[in-house]
Amino acid sequence: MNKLRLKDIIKTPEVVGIGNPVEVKGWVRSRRGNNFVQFIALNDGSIVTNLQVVADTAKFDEALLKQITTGSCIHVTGKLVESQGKGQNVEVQAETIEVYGSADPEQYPLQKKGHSMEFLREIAHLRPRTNYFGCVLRLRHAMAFAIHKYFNDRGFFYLHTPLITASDAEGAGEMFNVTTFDLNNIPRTEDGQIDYKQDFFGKHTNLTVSGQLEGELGAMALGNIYTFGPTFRAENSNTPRHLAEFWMIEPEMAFYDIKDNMDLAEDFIKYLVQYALDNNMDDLKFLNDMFDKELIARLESVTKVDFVRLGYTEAIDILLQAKKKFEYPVKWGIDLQSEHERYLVENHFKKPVILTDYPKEIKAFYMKQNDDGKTVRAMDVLFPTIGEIIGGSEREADYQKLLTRVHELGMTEEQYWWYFDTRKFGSAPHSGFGLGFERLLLFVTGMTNIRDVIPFPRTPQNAEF
RNA sequence: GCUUCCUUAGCUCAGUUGGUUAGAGCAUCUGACUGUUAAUCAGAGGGUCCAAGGUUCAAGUCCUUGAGGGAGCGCCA
Repeated sequence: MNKLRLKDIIKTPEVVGIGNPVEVKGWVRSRRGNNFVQFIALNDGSIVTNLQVVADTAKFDEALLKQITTGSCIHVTGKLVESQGKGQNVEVQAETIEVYGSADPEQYPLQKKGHSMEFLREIAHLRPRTNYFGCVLRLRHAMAFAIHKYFNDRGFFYLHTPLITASDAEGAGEMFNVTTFDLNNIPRTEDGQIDYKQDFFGKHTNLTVSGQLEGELGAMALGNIYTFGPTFRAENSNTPRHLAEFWMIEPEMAFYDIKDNMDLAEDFIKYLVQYALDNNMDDLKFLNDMFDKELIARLESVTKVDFVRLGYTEAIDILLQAKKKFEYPVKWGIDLQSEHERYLVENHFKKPVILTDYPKEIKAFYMKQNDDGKTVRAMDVLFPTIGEIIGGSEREADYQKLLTRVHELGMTEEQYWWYFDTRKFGSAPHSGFGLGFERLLLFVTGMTNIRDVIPFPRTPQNAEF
């Protein structure tokens, strides 16, 4: 079965053929006209462009036509014809119209005039029907597909890492507890502690904050793997760049050093942006025209420029020499603040920057230690306005160095015994990174709030829909 | 979590120094118009000014508290 969708009719009308019968179904964006002819703008989500349905008022009951309001869903049979009007090449001359579902215009919240993003967020169940969100959701799909295609074409294997975990992976942030306890009656041990032995898994468990540690286990067997799944952070973060539930892509590669890692990250992002330009130009044009006049130019430029590669120490020097007054003073050893990253990316270099070799104190325990004893082979990819889009590193492959670092941080080998086993048995140099999927989408769509690039955002105090 | 701003018609927003009956566009309803492009034109209906309390002769406007939302910062992807 091959059902035609509006995209097929609009993009390749020859498939149906001018003058031939056609059947279309979709949601009404607007109806206009006069006593003799009515024009219905129809959209089925397959493409941002509407298909114009022309209804001769003599052929239809007035009562039927009045039901065709913004938001209603209709089924039309008719003939595909060349359009007499400007603005579209083809249109459907309606023979029959069936109203699947009406939408009382006094109650239907979406109108054909502009709505604010804030208002649309409050009706997240209906906003997929807007042009804007249709574009975002099609781009979101295209990027998800392109991610799988990119890795599959390069021999990476999609590894499914667990969402429920007992490890406090890398201390990446606050975690959501997972339990089947009756919270009004939590079992306690004799000394008053929560008795997790009685819980579902027999130990304290959380929703994952990263699939990386398990990803490394896969890389130490399959060579190159990637994960792509939801990730959870219980941080009380209230910003346009944070979600409590978001999607992350985490490739992990055996025999990749930090330079290989950077090469992959840069190539990967450029591939994804190019994929959007090649496959979703209709959506990008709409977003470019309606929301962000520089969007397409910005995307094209990213595919062409070489990302700046810079050591942390050199970055500190640049910031120290900057004329700009920073709220947070700069000195070697600090974790870079937003204002510092933005200065480097938006003012100094004016293109994406990959920062490497951070002080070990501000990075995670598993990162490969440099010979200077002070820095680790971390890399952060920084993008204009959205900041850190990728964080990664070459991993510490040496068992003793890893153990020493873990002890310095007051952690124990027992917590991560399975992770340490990869360093005990057939350890190998390897690297990986995490790409925030929604942050990628912020860049690709030109949207400015991360809540507008995921269908149903989860943020502090908000889990509606 | 900290700082700050916003909340007026179904939607987007004006509303002066506190002063008569709170306005506009779109949407809705009525009418006009033979091909529109967020159609256009004429008219009509539509308000607990976020909530509670306070100051005042008088509050959409000032103050306090609360709710919801945005932005900046922190945490990070």
